[in-house]
Amino acid sequence: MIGTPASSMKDRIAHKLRAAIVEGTTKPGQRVLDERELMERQNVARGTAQAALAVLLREGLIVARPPEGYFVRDRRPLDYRPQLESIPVPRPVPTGVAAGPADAAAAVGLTDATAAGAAVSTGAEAILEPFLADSSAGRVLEAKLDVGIDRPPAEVLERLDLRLDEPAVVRRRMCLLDGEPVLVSDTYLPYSIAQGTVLELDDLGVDVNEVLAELGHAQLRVSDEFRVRLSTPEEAQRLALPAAMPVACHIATGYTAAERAVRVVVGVLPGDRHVIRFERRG
Amino acid sequence: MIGTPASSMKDRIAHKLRAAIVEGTTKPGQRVLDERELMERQNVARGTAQAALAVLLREGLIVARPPEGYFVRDRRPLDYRPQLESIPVPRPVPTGVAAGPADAAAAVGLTDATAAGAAVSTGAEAILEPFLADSSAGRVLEAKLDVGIDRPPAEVLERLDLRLDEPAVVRRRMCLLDGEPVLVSDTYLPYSIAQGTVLELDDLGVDVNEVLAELGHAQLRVSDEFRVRLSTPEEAQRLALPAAMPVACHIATGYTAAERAVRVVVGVLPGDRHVIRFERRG
DNA sequence: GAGTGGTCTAGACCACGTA
DNA sequence: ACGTGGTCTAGACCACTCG
Repeated sequence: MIGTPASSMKDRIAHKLRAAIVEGTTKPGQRVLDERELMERQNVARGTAQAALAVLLREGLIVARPPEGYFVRDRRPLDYRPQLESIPVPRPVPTGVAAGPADAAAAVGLTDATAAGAAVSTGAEAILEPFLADSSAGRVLEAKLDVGIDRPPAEVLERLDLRLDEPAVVRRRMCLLDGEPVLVSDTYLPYSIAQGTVLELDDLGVDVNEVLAELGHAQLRVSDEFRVRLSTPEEAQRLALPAAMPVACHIATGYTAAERAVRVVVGVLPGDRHVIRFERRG
Repeated sequence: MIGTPASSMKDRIAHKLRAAIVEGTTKPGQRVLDERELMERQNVARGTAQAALAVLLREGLIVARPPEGYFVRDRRPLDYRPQLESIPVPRPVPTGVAAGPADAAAAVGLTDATAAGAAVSTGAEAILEPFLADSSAGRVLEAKLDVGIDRPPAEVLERLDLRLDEPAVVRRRMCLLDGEPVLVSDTYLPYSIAQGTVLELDDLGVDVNEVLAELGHAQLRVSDEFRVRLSTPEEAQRLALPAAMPVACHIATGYTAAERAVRVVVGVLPGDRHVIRFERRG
């Protein structure tokens, strides 16, 4: 009509909708105009209205919930702090009575307010590693664990320095916040180390690093890598993402004093649900 | 035709194209089938073919270069290692003759092979902070700097604990690899500190942390935050991204011994061009 | 059955860079 | 001039879920 004054129609519609969301005019949980309504109100074809909504979908601002419509998403982020993971140094195993709840909460970095407000099911131990700290109270964190023996993916094989056919014990963990998946993280341990130990137990309470240290494989050094990319379809499904969304892929590799890699953790974090934090000193 | 055996037509086409790229059948720089060719070969409408290509565009696997076609992208990642930044501790300023090239290369974490192979223009100092280390040789790194006084965005204001109307000295830096932007990072310094100092100089050689230390604002602690999201249209343009792509937004805040925030760096990293690395010890 | 998002089609016009 | 991607239209059918 008027040419293209600023950008495409799709983008202008997306912009309007986005503005209403980020400014709080339409609040989390509220329904936004659906494709056919937008089509009429903005005088565009349905495909155009849908393209605009698809932008917000990918940005994680809305979810599609047919046949009810599109709804504004609650996207308060969680803190993800790998440094809070405890890496027992190779000294005699501490015999203190309880490395229990108090220590655990501290290590996870729960603030007082949060520790008080957030209900943590399946045990706080569930989220000990890789250390989710809830940054707003009143939300429910759950964790699930599935342990098995498997052939690790190539990226894990090379980091653990395993042969192609060599298996590993895999501890697959999934964290849910208010019922929605917010993190999957798979811990790979060489079969030669983990075989026959408590590491094979399907128990969220097992502190992998502690056990590794007891087995004589204490980790001195951990290397953290983060890659940022779009979620694969498989990940999108596992994480119940509304679309292919940006994720951070975290690969942590733990090395012993002899520089042997004894543990690889592969975590996938939906981008809009996390803030990754590190602290350093000069 | 056959219903929907696995997924949508668009996704199946995208899958084929993706496979050919990740397996190396079609190599970086090569042209892939264009929309009209795909349309014929796969017996779909042009919109469907385009949707499939749009998937790969968003994944960063291809670029559109009209009127020539779509081309496979070179996406070897760079290392991004915030920890390699030197944070001078508050001790007497070292008077050593040269904190020069050798040290610089070490701090940036260039491997020997890389240091030898990569041509670094505009001076190695240009990439001292926030520490890009080239992970493959033979590529050209450049950096540009633009210094000015501005009102920082809200996220920076709150971290620096500034009033709404309080200005800051902004050092806007942009790094290019082989001519393509790979990083923008803006350093904000309170005007009350930086005003009238060399920090206002439009000089890539200025070591901000060193100068801050000399001015009595040595940083003891730095907090790193990473957020993962889609690029905004402005960022996409500034970074010459082919589409709205996943980016990591890095906010580093430096604190003095008195816990005063004296420096905030906001970096935007295109996701597919970087691996973010941290090292920690037990 | 009605209404939603999800997908696809067939056709059209535009902007833009190369030739 | 031509061919490219970019965008938009108008219409269609589907799967799903709710009442």
